[in-house]
Amino acid sequence: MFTILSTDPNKKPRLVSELGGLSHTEEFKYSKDAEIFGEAGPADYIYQVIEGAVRTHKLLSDGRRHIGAFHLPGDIFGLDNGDFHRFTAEAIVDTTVRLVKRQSLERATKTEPAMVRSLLTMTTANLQHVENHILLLGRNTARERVAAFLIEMNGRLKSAGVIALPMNRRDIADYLGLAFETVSRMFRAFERNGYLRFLIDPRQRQIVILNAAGLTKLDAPRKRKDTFSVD
Amino acid sequence: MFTILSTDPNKKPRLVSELGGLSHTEEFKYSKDAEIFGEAGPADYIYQVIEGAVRTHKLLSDGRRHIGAFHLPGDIFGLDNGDFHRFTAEAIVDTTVRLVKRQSLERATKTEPAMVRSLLTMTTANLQHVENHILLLGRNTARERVAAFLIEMNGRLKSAGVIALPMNRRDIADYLGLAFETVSRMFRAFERNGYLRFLIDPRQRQIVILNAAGLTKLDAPRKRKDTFSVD
DNA sequence: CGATGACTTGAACGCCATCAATCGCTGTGG
DNA sequence: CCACAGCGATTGATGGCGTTCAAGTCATCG
Repeated sequence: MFTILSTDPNKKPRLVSELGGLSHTEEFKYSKDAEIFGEAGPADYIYQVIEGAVRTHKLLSDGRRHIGAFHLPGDIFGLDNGDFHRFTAEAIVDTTVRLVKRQSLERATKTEPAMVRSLLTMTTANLQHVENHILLLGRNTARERVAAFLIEMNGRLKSAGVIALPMNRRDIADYLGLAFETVSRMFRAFERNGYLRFLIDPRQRQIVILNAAGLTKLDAPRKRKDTFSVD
Repeated sequence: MFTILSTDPNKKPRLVSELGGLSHTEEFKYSKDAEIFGEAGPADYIYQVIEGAVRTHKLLSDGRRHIGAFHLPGDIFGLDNGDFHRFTAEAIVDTTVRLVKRQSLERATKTEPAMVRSLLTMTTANLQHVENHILLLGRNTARERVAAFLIEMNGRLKSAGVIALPMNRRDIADYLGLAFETVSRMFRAFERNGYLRFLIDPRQRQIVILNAAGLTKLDAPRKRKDTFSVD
């Protein structure tokens, strides 16, 4: 289904296992909202989230922001196959990352040609995520986008039946190309229509999906108004 | 600038030169609107446009269509790094392509490790095109999108100062995530405002850009209404 | 020469952005 | 300990932009 935005995590090479055997790996901690690397900065390292969450974004000339991806524990980011990063990366919450010098990767490709293939596999996975995302941004309504987001997150960070979102409404909005008020409205509409409920949480970031099948159907394009009402 | 959608053609490996030395290359002709390969079909070949133009698209479940890219002479397409194509490819006009068996590429990577790197380079180029396109679809107005499209095409297929578009308004609309009527309206608005003019052509596909700098500025996000009027 | 396809243009509606107000919680300082 | 500022989220009101529906033109083709 085109709306499943997350890439199968089992297909992602783990930094240690598949790229592993590398000497120069270190861990580092970033506090909430700290910048990990900047757009157009030198791409000296690639990263893997150990704990926490990371957003990668681009700023447009008028101040609008596009978030390209959210990176959760296990995810690899900062792989640009060039000398410069194409996104800025920031910690959404206090976050621990593992990092590997790109130079040592480059060196490793000399002795281990399979390494290049791993890079190709990861880049292809990125490409597929972006290709799926483009369908969302190009053609879908606000409701479809938010439904797709919830389905993605339900797959990626559901734990004990609960989605604990690390990011705020604005981050979600900038990921989906919407106003943050619209994201808020859609969340509440889903709640009123019985698709989800919020746990006790002042910031409304703990979500239980009650009707995943219904959300998946909403995500798919609609012809009629269905039985869904925003009011 | 993020709005330049085209990848620098000089950075693309040419199928013959960089991937070359391969025995199993053939040429093939497709007539207008013929399918070259189908989404989810086996990815047995990769392709290079010799003459003509190709569009790659995905169909959504309700019949809406997303065009991911237009491929012009010299461009390589159908490179999916997997066993199946992720797009459908069709000839926009009568088109000649060169094709290479993927199997022979795979074989070549064994004797020539640099080949994998070429594939990685091409995949990264695709990724960058999609990343740029996503900014357009996620955040920009119809005017910005059409301006960006014209700038892209001005860079890719201007010849003797004239852009001869191979695709119709609907193709452009499905590439930009707009209704085809909106594309038509924007084209005419640009004409009325002196940004371009049409050559004598019943289908209005021969365009001369009169004010590329102005279009580039329009493409960039706007705060005010500027001096541009749709009426 | 009627039919078809590509494009343009008009009119009306509806979705979502924008602006604005409010609420609840957190944390900080007096 | 309490007052208050500040942030995140919600909710309402309004308007604009782009879609949708519709009609009409022109060229091409069977």
